[in-house]
Amino acid sequence: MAASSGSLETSTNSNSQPQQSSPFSFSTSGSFMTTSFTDLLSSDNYPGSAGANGSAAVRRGLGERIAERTGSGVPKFKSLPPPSLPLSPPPVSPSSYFSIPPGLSPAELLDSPVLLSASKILPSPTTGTFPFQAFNWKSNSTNTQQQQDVKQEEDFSFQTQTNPISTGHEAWGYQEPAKQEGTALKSEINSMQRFSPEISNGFQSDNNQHNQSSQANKKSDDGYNWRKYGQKQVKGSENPRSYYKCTHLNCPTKKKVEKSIDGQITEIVYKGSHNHPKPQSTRRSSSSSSTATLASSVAIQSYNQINEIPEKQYNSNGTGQMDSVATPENSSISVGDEDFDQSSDHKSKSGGYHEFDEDEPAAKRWKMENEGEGISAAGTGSNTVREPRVVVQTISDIDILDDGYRWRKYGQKVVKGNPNPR
DNA sequence: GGAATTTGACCATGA
DNA sequence: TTCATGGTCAAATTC
Repeated sequence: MAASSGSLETSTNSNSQPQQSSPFSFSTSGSFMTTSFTDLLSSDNYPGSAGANGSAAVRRGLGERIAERTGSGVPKFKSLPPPSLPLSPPPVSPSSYFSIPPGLSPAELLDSPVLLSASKILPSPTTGTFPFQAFNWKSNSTNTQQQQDVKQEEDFSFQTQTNPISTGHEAWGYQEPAKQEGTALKSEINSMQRFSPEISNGFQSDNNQHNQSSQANKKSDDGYNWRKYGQKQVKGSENPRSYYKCTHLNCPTKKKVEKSIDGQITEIVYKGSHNHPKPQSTRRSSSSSSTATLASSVAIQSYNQINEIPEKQYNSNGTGQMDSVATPENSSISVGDEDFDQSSDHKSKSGGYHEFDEDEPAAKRWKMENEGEGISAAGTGSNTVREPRVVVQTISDIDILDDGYRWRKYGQKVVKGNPNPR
């Protein structure tokens, strides 16, 4: 639950470098919003409780509620978001990400010992970097605000006291990037999204190369070669969506990329796994060096945990720890080509790249992916700055992803309508 | 001239 | 059954 995972960044952000402010800045500076996530949770208007209330008022957009609270106008994307844009509260609602079982209050979840503490940010085991460091969370906040931010972040973050390998403070703490510039953009990242410096690099690279020749764009900085096979304007987004296939022979990997008009990537969704090593690239290193300046933030969403992709299944190695899984995303995330080797290992462990149900129509799968993406920055900002989102659809059952983090399973449940346990 | 991209049409799926 | 939507195909276009 993105919204629950962190405080909304409410910075009014008159900053001339909105992108630098990063979607990952959880600062609450500015008048936009000073409401903590806890407040949201406790709010009667909180969509999570809307199910019971179900009133139209309750279903107002988050931006509206925020504006109501703060008295400040909520910037809207281009002022007039299309009616069809996902501005409605449900997508924004943290509840869209999390389903809190009856009898379990959000507060309990927040107090859960398995929740990862945002304060326990550790470098990526694979990259040795702090995934968020480039995002300069508090760069736009005052010290006091920073304190508050941290506090809020802790409030929302899952904390773990048993697993020293903290992971995802960002994941859980991350709040919709667009909150800052708020728009109806789909740049929001859900709670489980992960940030990868390398993917970020890829984004930046893509962005930087946006205006370059198509040839130059052939290989994105995720290390693979992609061929665009389609583009379409999707409903609810003014950004065209491009469809890419990995150019490697027989490689089933695809990705969807949404770019804003100005060429900024607002969303990337990967599908499938590469069945080949990452091509040699001489640009990656250079792109990596620019990570710190990356304006666009990227998040990796593990659908098997978030969006409940049917094909997603968890394979436990019996130790309670999930085997690493090789996915194209993972490969993209990790540093160096050795990640392909990891992928190979994963293949052997998980039984192959294509464990996901190939019988399921791809369209359906992708659609399901998007179902969890409903969060819009609706009314959370006025800027057109969009933080690219990378959605990694892992296809293995493994819970430890090669996104550089380790995931600890803390529950499993059979969800109605979904044959696979969540 | 070959390869990549664009873009309209077609198809599948779900409401 | 119809319609809306998203994904893919493939001819046309561009590089």
